[in-house]
Amino acid sequence: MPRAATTSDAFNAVAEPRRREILNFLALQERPVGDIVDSLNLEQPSVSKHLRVLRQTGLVNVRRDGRRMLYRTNAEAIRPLYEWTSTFERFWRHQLSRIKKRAEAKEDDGPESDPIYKGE
Amino acid sequence: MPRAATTSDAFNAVAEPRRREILNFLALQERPVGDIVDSLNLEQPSVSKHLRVLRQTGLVNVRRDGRRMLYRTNAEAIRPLYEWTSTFERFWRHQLSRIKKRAEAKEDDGPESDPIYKGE
DNA sequence: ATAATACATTCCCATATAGGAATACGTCAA
DNA sequence: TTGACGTATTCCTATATGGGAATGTATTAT
Repeated sequence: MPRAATTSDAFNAVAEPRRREILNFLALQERPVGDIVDSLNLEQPSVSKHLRVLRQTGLVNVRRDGRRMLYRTNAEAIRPLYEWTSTFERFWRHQLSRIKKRAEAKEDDGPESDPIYKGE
Repeated sequence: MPRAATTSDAFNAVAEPRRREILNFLALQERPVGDIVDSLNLEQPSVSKHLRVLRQTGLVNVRRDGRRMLYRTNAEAIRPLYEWTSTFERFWRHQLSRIKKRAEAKEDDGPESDPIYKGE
């Protein structure tokens, strides 16, 4: 089974950085596609394709205005993400003190070099 | 360009539902791989592969205990996700009142049927 | 040593991109 | 009507899966 479709849910949809930028941009007020193209320096077809994914996952709303399409972020659809991540809030508060001790001693960079096995 | 690697960042890593379940399971206390296999009803190789992605993105920490590997969620790595979603919190609070009016009237289901063009 | 246990990795494959280029569609202006 | 404008879609392609099956590796037990 391949990776789930980007349209399967908000989690998959926002995994793409450009789509997050678009959502940021459209949060304050509705905007036509052309504004997104100009502001984010993306090709128009690319923006339209991202918007399609965002539409299908309910992350944006659209409205026609003459020949323009006005998009706007639907914050409500981001809520599930917020709520899932919130459940971990208490953990990072707890871990901070413990982790810092080791971090200051080891001064490691990056998450993991992935050396589980010693063998080559 | 294909989709970004699941290991490119936390956003991509948690897009997979099973990985979120694993993170939930490992949040309270460290657990050996076998426990995850049993609890989530997944194949062992599958779990190991998901854990690899989670390790590479820093979402879990590992520690060897004899022949077992003890994994635990590193909540700190989930923080960027929490913070990004938090920036939308004020928007859904605002939108709630406005949206509800329409929702109660239209009683629409699903996000979008995607009928932008009328032509066939 | 040898076997058993607990994990990790590799191989194979169907599927879903994301970007680039080209093109189709819907609406308004002249 | 015809043309221009603003968007959306299609076609093409390289790439990254995620699951299943088989196998490799590290560690402890006998």
